Amino acid sequence: MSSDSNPTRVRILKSAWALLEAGGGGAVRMSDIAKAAGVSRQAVYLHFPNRADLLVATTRYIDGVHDIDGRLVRSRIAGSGRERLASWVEAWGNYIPLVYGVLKALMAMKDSDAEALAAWNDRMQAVREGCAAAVAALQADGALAEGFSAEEATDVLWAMLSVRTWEQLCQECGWDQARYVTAMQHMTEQILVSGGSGGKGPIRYLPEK
Amino acid sequence: MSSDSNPTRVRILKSAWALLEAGGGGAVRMSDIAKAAGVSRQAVYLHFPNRADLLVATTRYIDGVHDIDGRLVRSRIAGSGRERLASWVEAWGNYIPLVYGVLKALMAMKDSDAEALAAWNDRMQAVREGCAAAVAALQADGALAEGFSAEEATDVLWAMLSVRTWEQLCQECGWDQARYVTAMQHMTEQILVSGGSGGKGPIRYLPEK
DNA sequence: AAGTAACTTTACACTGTGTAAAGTTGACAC
DNA sequence: GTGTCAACTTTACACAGTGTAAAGTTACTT
Repeated sequence: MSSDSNPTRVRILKSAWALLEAGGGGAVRMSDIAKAAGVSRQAVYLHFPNRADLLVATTRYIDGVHDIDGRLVRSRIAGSGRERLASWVEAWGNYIPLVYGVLKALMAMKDSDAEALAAWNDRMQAVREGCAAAVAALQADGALAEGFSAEEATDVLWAMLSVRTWEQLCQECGWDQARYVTAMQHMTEQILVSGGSGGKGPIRYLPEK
Repeated sequence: MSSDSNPTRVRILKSAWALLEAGGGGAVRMSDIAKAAGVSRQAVYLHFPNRADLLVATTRYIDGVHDIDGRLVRSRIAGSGRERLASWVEAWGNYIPLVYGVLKALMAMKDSDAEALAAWNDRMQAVREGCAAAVAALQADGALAEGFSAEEATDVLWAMLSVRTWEQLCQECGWDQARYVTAMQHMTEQILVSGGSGGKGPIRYLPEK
């Protein structure tokens, strides 16, 4: 698309990404991004109608750079339901830190801006679908824990894999990213797979190195 | 204290509570609260130096009305570690919806306002202590699941019981409050208690009625 | 009658988003 | 060279909400 080859537009996106990832979060203003891109504040509005749109465009830009689609598709190849759950947790869990800065800004905006809310919901709905697919794979194997309906299990997985939970463990509690992923694999298995981790299968739960 | 007997102050607090609980969240302005209390906007600033302080005072007011201290203390009486975990999950989990409106406003404020952040951290640190106490009780029984240090277990419990997780399940996914509490009791037990729920003990996990 | 506390009214500073419009610059067309 | 067009800059302003400042009102106290 022409949008990806427009140099000024790309410079703005890269600046937004850099500032947001540097920890600014909701404190990054349009003027900061403009300054970082070496462009006037008004020029930013020439390319993006508003802040919410710029944030969304930034996540899409980052997605492209990291080949997110590829990652997620690969996470769906796994054979058994358990393997698929583990690979989904890993794929999404490792994606979060890549876009956390932008998502944080979007989260902060979403309860005062309708556009930001819509963008956020759209994104999170996609994540929910990944969770639902993992749960469906478990169910197809007859491995879904008793006590939860498929929908409840999806809700639980979605909540456990939420950006907020990642934020709390990795940002506030200082967890290491690798520890987060293995712990999440372990916990989601304990909760969602029938029989829990009683019989240890081929999937390794504890830190590998 | 005179602060609790000052009628205007109390009217402001009650108005703030009502508006916030009605779902306003971050969208409730100082002028809305003033209007609801039948007082000028400036009068609010006569009683509370800023919005963050008003929000904090509102949670304290609600705490007092609901005898929160009593509830939490009672949750620590339970005998075994497992019972104590379940009663802590219940006590805190059932407290969240009572103050959710105010907490939501505080959460929205905390990444742009240092005072709100400090107030939030203070509150959440208290919750963390409750989590740490429950984990310590499990550990004293030798019932803490292997694979987690006491600190990690505290982090996990704290994250699972976060306001955000409650929000996602009960607000976004439409879970019933009672279901939330029983599911959380079940999940925290599965993850934190050694042996999981393999041997079903005296604690009921599934909905009671 | 003076004083004082609690409140109102009016007004303004500040921050950040988004809109509006006129001016600059460089490339390309003919 | 002249024209024109797009991309960008500059300047200015509307708007929302928080918080500050100060003068005015009211009613109760002594």
